[in-house]
Amino acid sequence: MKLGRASALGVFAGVHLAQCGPRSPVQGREIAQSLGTPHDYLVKILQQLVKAQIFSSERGPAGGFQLRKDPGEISLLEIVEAIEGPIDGLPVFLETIQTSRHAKSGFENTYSHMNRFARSLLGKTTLKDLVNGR
Amino acid sequence: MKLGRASALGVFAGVHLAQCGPRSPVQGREIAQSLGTPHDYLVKILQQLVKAQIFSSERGPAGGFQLRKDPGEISLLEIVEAIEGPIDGLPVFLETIQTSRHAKSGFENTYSHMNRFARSLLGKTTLKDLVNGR
DNA sequence: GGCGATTTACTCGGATAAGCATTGTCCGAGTCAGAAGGG
DNA sequence: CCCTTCTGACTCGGACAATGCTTATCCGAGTAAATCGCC
Repeated sequence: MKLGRASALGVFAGVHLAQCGPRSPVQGREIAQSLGTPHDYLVKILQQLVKAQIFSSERGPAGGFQLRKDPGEISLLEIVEAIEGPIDGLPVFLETIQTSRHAKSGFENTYSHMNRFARSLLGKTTLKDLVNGR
Repeated sequence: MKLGRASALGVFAGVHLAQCGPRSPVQGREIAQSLGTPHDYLVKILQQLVKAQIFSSERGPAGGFQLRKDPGEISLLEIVEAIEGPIDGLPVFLETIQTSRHAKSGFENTYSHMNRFARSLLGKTTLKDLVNGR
């Protein structure tokens, strides 16, 4: 039941961009400094979000990162799934455990209930919600 | 958003014991064989559940493991928390990330909502539920 | 037959290795803006 | 004044090291039942 540090960094980087508004691009260095996290690592995360079409980036001096959409249109789910991969799958190791059909399907039921709830909750929360503490 | 393999093994071991009914103790070897998992590793998990007062164990020949309570009284939550530790805590790394108070508390809110739901769901599901596929 | 010593089969507990995902670092290449320099 | 070249600052992308958690293995110690042997 946990979310990785990288996901949190992605989310808060998004918050930072949202707070900067639709001004000119924000440099990776500035974001890293603001979050208090190593530059090279953060940039790797930002790049994943660029590839996922959530952020955009510009090169050269005066380059940097920007939100592609309105902060109210970007859900935490998009960000988290762009970084950790899809959330909804059943764990792989289940296939390697032998047990009664009943027990296994019951377990899978409970498991996917949890995931569905998490997905829907993350999908409902946007960057805008976080900026105006909710 | 995931549960470890060890937790699943603990749960299915409990299911196995429940299926055996309140007969004499079941050997670790038998459970491991039934689940198709390495003996030494499984026993380590079983021991954690013994320490958590969920299973009981007897030594010597004809020894083995048993449920301490009725299968209907043992929730998945007990088992999972005995193995992975408490579920409800916020992730530690949050303290190492600098961001606005609003954003952080919003994130924590969403996070603990997910955990509360997972806890309540796991708390409602018992070994008995899994034995009679539900 | 009875009683104690020995064997046996199991759990307990700690130590430790192997695997794997996450986190973090490094460097070369691409790119663009602005500065420098030459005509 | 204009065009070209150079330089610097930044992102991109891949490769790779370090760290930490999960999974798995190993072994000695404790324990209790069953067996064996001796009286």
